[in-house]
Amino acid sequence: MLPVSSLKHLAQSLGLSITTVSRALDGYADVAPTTRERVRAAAQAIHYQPNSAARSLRRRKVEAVAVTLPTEPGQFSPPTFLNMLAACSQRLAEESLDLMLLPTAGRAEEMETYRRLLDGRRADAVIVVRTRLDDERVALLRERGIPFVTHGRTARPNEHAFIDGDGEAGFRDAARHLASLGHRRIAHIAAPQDLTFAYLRREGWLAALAEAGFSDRPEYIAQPTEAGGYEAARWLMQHDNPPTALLCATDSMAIGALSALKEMGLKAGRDIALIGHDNLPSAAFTDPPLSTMEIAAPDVGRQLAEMLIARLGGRDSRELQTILPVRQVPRTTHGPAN
Amino acid sequence: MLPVSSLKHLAQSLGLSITTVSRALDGYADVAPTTRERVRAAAQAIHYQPNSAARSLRRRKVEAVAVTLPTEPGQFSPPTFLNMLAACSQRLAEESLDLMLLPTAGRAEEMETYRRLLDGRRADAVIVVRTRLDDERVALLRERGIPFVTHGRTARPNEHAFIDGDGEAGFRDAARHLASLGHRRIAHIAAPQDLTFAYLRREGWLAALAEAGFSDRPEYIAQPTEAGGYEAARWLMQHDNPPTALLCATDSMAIGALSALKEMGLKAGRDIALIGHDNLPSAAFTDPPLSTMEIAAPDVGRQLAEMLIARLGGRDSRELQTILPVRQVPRTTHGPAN
DNA sequence: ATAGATTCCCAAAACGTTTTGGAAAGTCAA
DNA sequence: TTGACTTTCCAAAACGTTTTGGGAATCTAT
Repeated sequence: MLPVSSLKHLAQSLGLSITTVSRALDGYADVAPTTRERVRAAAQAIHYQPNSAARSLRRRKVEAVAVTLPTEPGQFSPPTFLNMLAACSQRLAEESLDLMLLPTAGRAEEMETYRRLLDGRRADAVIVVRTRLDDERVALLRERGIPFVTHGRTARPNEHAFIDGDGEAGFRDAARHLASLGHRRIAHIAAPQDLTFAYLRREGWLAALAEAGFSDRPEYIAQPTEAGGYEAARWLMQHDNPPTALLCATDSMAIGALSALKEMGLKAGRDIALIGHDNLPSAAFTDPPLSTMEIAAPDVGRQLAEMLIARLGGRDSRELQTILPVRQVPRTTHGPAN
Repeated sequence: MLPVSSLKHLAQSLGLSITTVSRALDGYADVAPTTRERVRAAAQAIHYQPNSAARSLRRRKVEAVAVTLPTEPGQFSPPTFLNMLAACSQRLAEESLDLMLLPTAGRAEEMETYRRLLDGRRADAVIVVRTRLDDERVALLRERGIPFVTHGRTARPNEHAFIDGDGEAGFRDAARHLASLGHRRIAHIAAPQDLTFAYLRREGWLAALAEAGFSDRPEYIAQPTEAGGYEAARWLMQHDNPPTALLCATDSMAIGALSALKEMGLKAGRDIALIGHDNLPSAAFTDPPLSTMEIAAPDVGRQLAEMLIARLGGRDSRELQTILPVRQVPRTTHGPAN
């Protein structure tokens, strides 16, 4: 593949120097308006696009942002994640920043990926998803001084830029609501507690229970998947004096729990209350439609991109910390206690 | 950010030339084993990673593969898509190929994105997803001679490398099976017919109906989403003499249809048969669990990557055309006709 | 001892862009 | 006419790597 077009070609065919062509295209003031137009027209004609490698080398930045793709189940149900990524990427593209996706199987491999990424200068900035309370990735990025934004907080949120939903408030509100409906044994189906979102949601649940003075705090920790939710619901319901409400860390878990309840002959919304989090597309179509909650912002991905751009522009990370409110989406899987 | 490490630094600190250091690290035979080791040790010590921009510039390839991310609903339900992408990316990483994600809102924008991508040499190869029967993207890529693999066929599949499930056979088999269960009015809930997968699945359904000699061919075309499936089921069932079976282009549509049927007081599996395609994680947890089908290969993403790598290695595209069998996943939303 | 191989290394060019530090020509004021 | 500014352009360096085309030792065979 020969280079179809380069500044050299353009310069030669226009009888100008490479410098002038380059500066004309970049809109510098020191090239005459008429030549600038001439150059632009010629560039357009041959579909000139600067070679990205050459530009990166000279400019010392690659115009790319990386996000590692956790293959383990996690904070995001894939639909949510992909939508967020799409929105984020779209905003980044407006700044001509590419988004690269780095898959990682395990935690060790993830760190190795980060190191290669940073040492090889393949990205100018990084997005960290599926944050853990104690997150090595965040530590590494801080150490290297690479701009980054996390989706989800860590145990030390004041030390970096982040965007996150207020899962704690969301779960507190939901548990309070259940209590006000007469529920006295409100169980929590939790996700692994090293994941920040899972920890915070459990904290919210705990806070509401403490507030209400309930000492019975049934809970079960499982993988944030349908299967995990299924397993948890089975376990929680098999005790005598089982809970009357199940507050699930994610909708995926709630969907699994729903199917377990059904197998046990329990109808959610009538025999037992069930609430999830995420408002997945399919949540409106379960039977009965799932009560859930969601981040009350339509454009988390875009905001994330915005913060990253600000960070690349040198804004201080402490000005870039967003906690988005969580809105309850009541449907029919919850009702008063019997 | 100063360059932490470069061949120059290494060379100076080792008292060698840049050339020798470079060749030592690349394992050339013309550097003495002892110096090679010395260099390797030093490189390891400072975490040397070649600057990717410089390397790309010189080598005239960027070690990156691009995939555009369709934001409209399409061939993939997001979970499937993300998993495929993760597997693909993982295999690509083994060849140190990065995967870039380019979001695109509409079709026009998609073509613009492709052009910028190709003119700016930002990727060595491209993955095309959500193929249409007549796909401009494929035409452009062919014209430019860029290696690419499509996920899904086009109207002229012999002209490019692709991987695809045999949706036609899958839907033929499913419709046959329904016919053998006594169903006589088997409706199809289709996705827009410019999408290849949607076209082929409908063809399979049609073939089985023709085979069985059914002249009644109720169908409705909708968006491949839960809402689309809901709308389609409502429309199809409101006629007198409604179908006794619904064959849905995707599981998302089937889930929407399931909820519509429920609202109409129909129980899938008893009053009406319902079959989807994709075997989404949540399909096993619907009520009743959804009968569906899936591509009978655990690693489509990996195979896709493999084909792309072969294509980058110069393999002919005609040797790289894979149609994967589709396996029926019967659950409980279908049964004999009443 | 000497021609020819072999081994190990290196200087310099090249990739295509951006940026630095002017140079040439034109304009203006005196 | 001259000096100071402006305007418009450009040569050359730089970014960090890979690759070309040898060069200097050392070894081998006569």
